[in-house]
Amino acid sequence: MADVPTPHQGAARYRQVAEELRHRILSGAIPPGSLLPSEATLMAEFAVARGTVREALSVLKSEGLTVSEKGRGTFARSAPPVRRLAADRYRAELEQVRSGELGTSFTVDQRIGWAEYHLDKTFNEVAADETRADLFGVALGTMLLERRFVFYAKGLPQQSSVSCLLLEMVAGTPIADPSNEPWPGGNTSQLYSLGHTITAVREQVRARMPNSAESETLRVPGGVPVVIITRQTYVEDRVVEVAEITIPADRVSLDYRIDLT
Amino acid sequence: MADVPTPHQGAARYRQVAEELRHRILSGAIPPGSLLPSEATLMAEFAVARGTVREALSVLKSEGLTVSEKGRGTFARSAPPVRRLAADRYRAELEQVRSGELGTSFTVDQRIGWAEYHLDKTFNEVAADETRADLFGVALGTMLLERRFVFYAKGLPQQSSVSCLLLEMVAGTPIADPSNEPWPGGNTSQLYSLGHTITAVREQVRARMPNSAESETLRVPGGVPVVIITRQTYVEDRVVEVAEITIPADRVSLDYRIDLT
DNA sequence: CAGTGGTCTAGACCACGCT
DNA sequence: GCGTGGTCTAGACCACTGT
Repeated sequence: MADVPTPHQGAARYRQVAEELRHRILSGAIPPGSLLPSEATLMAEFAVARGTVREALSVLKSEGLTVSEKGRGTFARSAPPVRRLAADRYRAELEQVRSGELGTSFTVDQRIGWAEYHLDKTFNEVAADETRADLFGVALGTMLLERRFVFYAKGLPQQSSVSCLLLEMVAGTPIADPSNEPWPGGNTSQLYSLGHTITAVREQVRARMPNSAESETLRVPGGVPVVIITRQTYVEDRVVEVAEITIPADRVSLDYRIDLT
Repeated sequence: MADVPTPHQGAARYRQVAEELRHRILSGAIPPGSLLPSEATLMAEFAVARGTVREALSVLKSEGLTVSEKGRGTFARSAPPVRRLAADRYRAELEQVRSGELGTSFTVDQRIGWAEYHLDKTFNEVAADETRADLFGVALGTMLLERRFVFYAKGLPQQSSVSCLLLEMVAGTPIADPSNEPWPGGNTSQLYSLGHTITAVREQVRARMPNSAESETLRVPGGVPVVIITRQTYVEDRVVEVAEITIPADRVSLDYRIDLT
């Protein structure tokens, strides 16, 4: 190009545009349900071609932050009724990590209308009991790093989880340091930083009524069950993480797609 | 454009290209792990601009069918997803159906331990309400064959389900005849008999307390929630069946495996 | 009708992987 | 060095939604 080529210093231009628009949505500058600037407007504002604008918008769309309607415009997505833990999110997370973009699935999910969130965390070193040894496929008593989280959005607890990692794998790394939580990119990113690219995830799903401790920490209303997800994270054939995730059933809908091809 | 604009007769060109490539991958013409034709090659083959080719490839990428590597090429995803139990069930059914070992053998359900079972069934023709029209991706009011089942094992109700098929697809076929239930091989087999091989299944999972009708028909003990699975059965990109399955949570554990390769 | 997003073309330069 | 995908530009026509 004659002018303003600068295509590849730092992040790609369309990523920068996406980042800026993402910030406007998350900060509330573009409220849920409202119209984004038109593509023509964005072309002028960022001084880029339409293709670049559309590439940026397609990023936001794939993150579920926007929806577009032909002839009308592109809108910031209004708050979803419930959180959707799409199984595909692991795939998306992985691609994000690889491409250097951040944001955990949780934060992405919560972005719309749940801008502020924090978490409680407790780290411990424990020996594997029978259940965990079985899930990991290791010997009884193998040392694990047990991390307990409670995720809050807008002050309301959304889910609690107990995540275990093999201690020998993470001891002495930043992952074992609670002060690094929340870690942008989540588990996927943490494991990636150790050189492990996750290859599969297995989730077993159950539901039951919460016990008193759960209904207290998660503030589960009466008559609402909890969904329990037992998750195993695989690198090749090795289980590198086992987590038990507890979510009030009125705050979640799980989404799985099974390809038979 | 001067020549071959024809941008909008039927599906968009990039969708057609995506469809063709998808077919090659799913049919095995492009085996898992192998290289797709380069973008330049595809441009020539389909006589489209590079942007169109890339749009098509981005569709496949978002479906998890391909991965691309800068400087190397675009590859068909190496390992197709494998599932267990609830999910593996569909795969097993499909293999059974394909191998033609139907009349002789037990159904997959029986294999899992539903040895002796019977079912209550009610068939109706109904118009699609908003929810169902949305799940099917068809117009409001489209006629559906609604089939209600209650499955019993050893006299105890295990699950109830409401399964809908497109009426125009099944009207006048043996599938529309309740007296043919239970149909060995289940839905997979039924659709196969119409020439449709299912390619994917999507399940959305929720949990809540049962209502009084549910706790009666399913004999759900007090304090036990039900798991609700909303299932969409796909043949290519078309939804051919929508089912809502209700299972007492104390009688089920769902198992999903997500491959990220 | 004007404005919007959806689709498409025909070029271009870049960073990367391989040979 | 050459081929690959990644990014970007500057146009174009279309279908749809609004006034």
